[in-house]
Amino acid sequence: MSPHHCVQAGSDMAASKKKEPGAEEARTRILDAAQSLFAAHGFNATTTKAIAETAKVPCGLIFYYFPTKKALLASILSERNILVELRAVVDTLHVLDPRTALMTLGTRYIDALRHHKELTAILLREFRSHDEIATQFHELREEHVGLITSYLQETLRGRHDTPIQHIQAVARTFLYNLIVIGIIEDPPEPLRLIEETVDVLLGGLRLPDSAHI
Amino acid sequence: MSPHHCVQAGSDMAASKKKEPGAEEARTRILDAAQSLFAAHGFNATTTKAIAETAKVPCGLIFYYFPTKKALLASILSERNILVELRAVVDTLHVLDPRTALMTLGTRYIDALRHHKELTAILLREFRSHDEIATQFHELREEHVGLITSYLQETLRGRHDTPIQHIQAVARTFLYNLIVIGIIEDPPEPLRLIEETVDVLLGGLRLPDSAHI
DNA sequence: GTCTATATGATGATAGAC
DNA sequence: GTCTATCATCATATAGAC
Repeated sequence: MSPHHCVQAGSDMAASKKKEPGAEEARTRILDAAQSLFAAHGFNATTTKAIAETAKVPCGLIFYYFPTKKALLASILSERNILVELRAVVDTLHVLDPRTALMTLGTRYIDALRHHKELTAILLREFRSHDEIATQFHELREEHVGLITSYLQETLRGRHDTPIQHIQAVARTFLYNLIVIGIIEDPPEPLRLIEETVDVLLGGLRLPDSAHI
Repeated sequence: MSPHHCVQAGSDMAASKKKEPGAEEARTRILDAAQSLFAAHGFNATTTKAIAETAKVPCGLIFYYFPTKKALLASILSERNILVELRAVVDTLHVLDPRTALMTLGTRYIDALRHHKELTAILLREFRSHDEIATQFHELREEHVGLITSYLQETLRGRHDTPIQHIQAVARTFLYNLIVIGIIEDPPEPLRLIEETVDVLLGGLRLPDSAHI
């Protein structure tokens, strides 16, 4: 019985026809709804009608604010950029001892990833079909391996003789782990996961020398 | 000018109307085409018409072999299972010294992931919308962390005193890194990446004791 | 089993009233 | 800026000839 033309689940409460459905602007609600639905079901599986219903706006309004559905996706990715927050994670960090440094980095990264959970889901889902997204991903990886490496170097300055290539490998191993931990829907105890990972990165398997080749 | 009804880009070469377009069975070509297109553009963005054209079959034939488009996806996932090959990676492995063991594990995992590149792409793309896929992913993670942990324990038997929880953390760190390395489109030198990761897992940051807290 | 033409419904986008 | 009704197109799926 649901009509196949555009309708709105608007409240029947009063005669007030216009405005007011939520405190936020209509445009913001559209972006929120689209972000949530794109993350959950993917870009193509999400209809503009569903976005309109979730945002509690008439479906015509979407195309007043955004020329096309694809432009709506582009606006989400550009206006709600996770890269900015991820960069801030490293930039605002003081120089600490290695363990505290890695723990702080790890928890902040995971926090940022989980704070932008929907964005991450969209990036992961669409990076094979949208070249711009694939490029973003690649740059993010390169950049943050570099950032973590530089930071670890500062942290270790003058206290060790580990070659930079190895430090970079530690940074990469760390970042890749954080990515997977961040991707997993419900890591039961992210803090414990990060702690154990940091232990591995600091000490490795802790073999006696005889066990090495 | 392209007709909007179902057509086939079939060869005009002869009067032979039926059969023969390729050596393989039509059903197999449909599965191949769907797998490739689902991986590249996603499930919803791929039309059955596109699948038919790529497979060089009339579009009606798809629904002779598969009741629905979703059933086609399910057939791909069940008939071309990457889990079997991944399990074999660990099962057929001899007990070796830790470094050789991790290197062999790593290269075989990456080989398996790259051999099933399209399947991996599909799993990654759709695991948030299809519950069965999400479950597969979760089980794969749990199972293989367990497999690697057990294997490392055998490898280390009697030669060390590392607690099992730490071994498990090493196994998890290893697997998560392999997953990301496997996901990345074109890792320039996968072997070097694996080598460096193994070095990190075996020795960590190699700090002097004074650098620990 | 293979192929063609078509039904049925949904989808992105628009026109135009308010 | 907000809302409604509608269009043109395209997608999955079917019917039925060969």
